[in-house]
Amino acid sequence: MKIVIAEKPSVARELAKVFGANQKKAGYIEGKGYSFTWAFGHLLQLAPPQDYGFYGWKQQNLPMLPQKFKLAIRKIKTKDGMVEDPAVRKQLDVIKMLFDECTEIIVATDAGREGELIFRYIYYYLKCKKPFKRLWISSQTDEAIKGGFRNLKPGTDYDTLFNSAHCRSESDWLVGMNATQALSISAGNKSVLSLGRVQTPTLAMICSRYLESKNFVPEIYFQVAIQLSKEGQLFRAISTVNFKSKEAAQAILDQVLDLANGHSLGGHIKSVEAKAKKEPPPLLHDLSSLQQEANRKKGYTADQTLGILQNLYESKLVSYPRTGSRFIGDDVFATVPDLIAKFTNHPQFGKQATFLTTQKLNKRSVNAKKVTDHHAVLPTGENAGYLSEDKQAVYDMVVGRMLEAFHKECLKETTKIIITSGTDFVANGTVIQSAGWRSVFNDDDDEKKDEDNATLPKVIKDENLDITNKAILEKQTKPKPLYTEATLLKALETCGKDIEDEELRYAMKESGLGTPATRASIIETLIKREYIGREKKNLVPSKKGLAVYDVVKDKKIAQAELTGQWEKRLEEIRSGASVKDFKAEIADYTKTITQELLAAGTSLYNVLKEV
DNA sequence: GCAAGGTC
Repeated sequence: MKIVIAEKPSVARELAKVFGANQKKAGYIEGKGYSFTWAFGHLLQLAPPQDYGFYGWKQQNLPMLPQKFKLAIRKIKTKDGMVEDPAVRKQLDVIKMLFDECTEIIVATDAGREGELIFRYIYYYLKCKKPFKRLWISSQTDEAIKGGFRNLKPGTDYDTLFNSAHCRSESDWLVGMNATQALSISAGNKSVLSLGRVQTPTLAMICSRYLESKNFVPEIYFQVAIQLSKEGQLFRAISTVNFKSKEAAQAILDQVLDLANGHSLGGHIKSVEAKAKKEPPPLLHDLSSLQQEANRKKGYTADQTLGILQNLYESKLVSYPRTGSRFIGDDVFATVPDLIAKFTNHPQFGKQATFLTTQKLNKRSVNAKKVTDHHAVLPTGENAGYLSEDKQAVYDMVVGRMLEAFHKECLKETTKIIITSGTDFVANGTVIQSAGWRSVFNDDDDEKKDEDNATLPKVIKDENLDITNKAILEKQTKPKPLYTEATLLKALETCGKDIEDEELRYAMKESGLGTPATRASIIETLIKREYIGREKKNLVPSKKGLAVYDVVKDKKIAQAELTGQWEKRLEEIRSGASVKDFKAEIADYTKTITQELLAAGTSLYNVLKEV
């Protein structure tokens, strides 16, 4: 008997199906000489400080540097405090029973660092000695699964991957647990002041943006606007330069040759420039982009969207939600035409789905190399039936995006007209010539272009037009907006760096803060600690959050770059570098940050009393 | 009472 262990039940079921195994038992599926079982993500975690004798939160315990880390069954919160999760305990018993009676283990956890760690923690916790092989596939189609089983890798091929995962896990514990206790203790031990490699840089981003905005001094400036008429069709143009004073703007306004002051044909067309623009469809959704859209359009929090999607996934309506990929492989793409055909009767999208069934599909979102553990979020095509309002909304975002992604480019024509009347004025216009993918939701660029004319009349160079109106516009410079959950999620992907280019952003994914599966919970943690709060859609730091930020802002633990530095070292470990050096550096850093925080937190003491 | 990571 061989046992196959997957990261989650859905994958185990899929594998069993391909093998034709169908005897359902408690916690596994049996058949054809195999047993298919599963974890539920991490069943085991690094044991808490008290398991090493560090009782209470005391300065003399710090820094806590366990000689050898222990593993403990994942805990859940109950009214009696933290207790072992009974479902986890039960599943571990099943896995132990299967490990004991099997001849070989096939590791089918997700093909990545954490997937490896999930299995190894179970294997070592159960003190298992059975041989194991690794299934390494990045797509769940029958073909990919069969191919993967024909091509199982020796388990030891992934020892270095485990090493890097293990280092990540222990390092986060060392830095996070010690820094948290150190700051909490030195600030008077009144409340939990948590710190960590991911949450603290995230807090820093929110605080620094808030302070930047609060301290922003707006500058007033003036523009001159004119309205022109071409055979009765009116359009607006704005001065090409801004003016610091109202007087300067007034002087320019006075020079405008408008009708009211007896000038006809006072606007001279200096140039007309028309450009065709192609806008490719957006990529398919990954979890983060979906959370951003749901926050923007419906105001859902990242956590709510994740919950809704998980629900849709469990109802088998959408594919795996915690994905970081916005692409699908060619094998999945082959199933897309049938999938689209399932939505031809959809009340909102039916027309576009029907149209697409007759078209060659856009392949922008098809790239097997960019599919990591999981592909982009797609509907499964199962009949949805009645859904609650929020589920329907998120489901429609998934379906709608699928139709957009495989749709035609949107073709636009942008026009720029320069008009002279005393000074130069510019009028911009954009006309959609072929909506393409934009016809799915029928909404144009949300916020953009309040100064754009939707359409401009046809004018030619050196033509003269009447100026029917003129005015001075008073404007102010604006600070960068506060973070919303949508903009924060986007910023976390690139460590707070503003990168608009979609392809470039993608290349930076590896060095982002947190992972798709954890970002919602990072935001929730900061809220639970009362570091930040929600004000409408904005994430706003509290006094407490700002006080913590003030203590840590110049330290490494508050820098997003820390994750980048770790990732570089972890990748070296994965390709065979020694773990000893990295562990020593982490231990050193743990000692340093603990000392620093034990000294620094006293400044928080008084602030927290006021809070 | 703590991290970050996974998932029901």
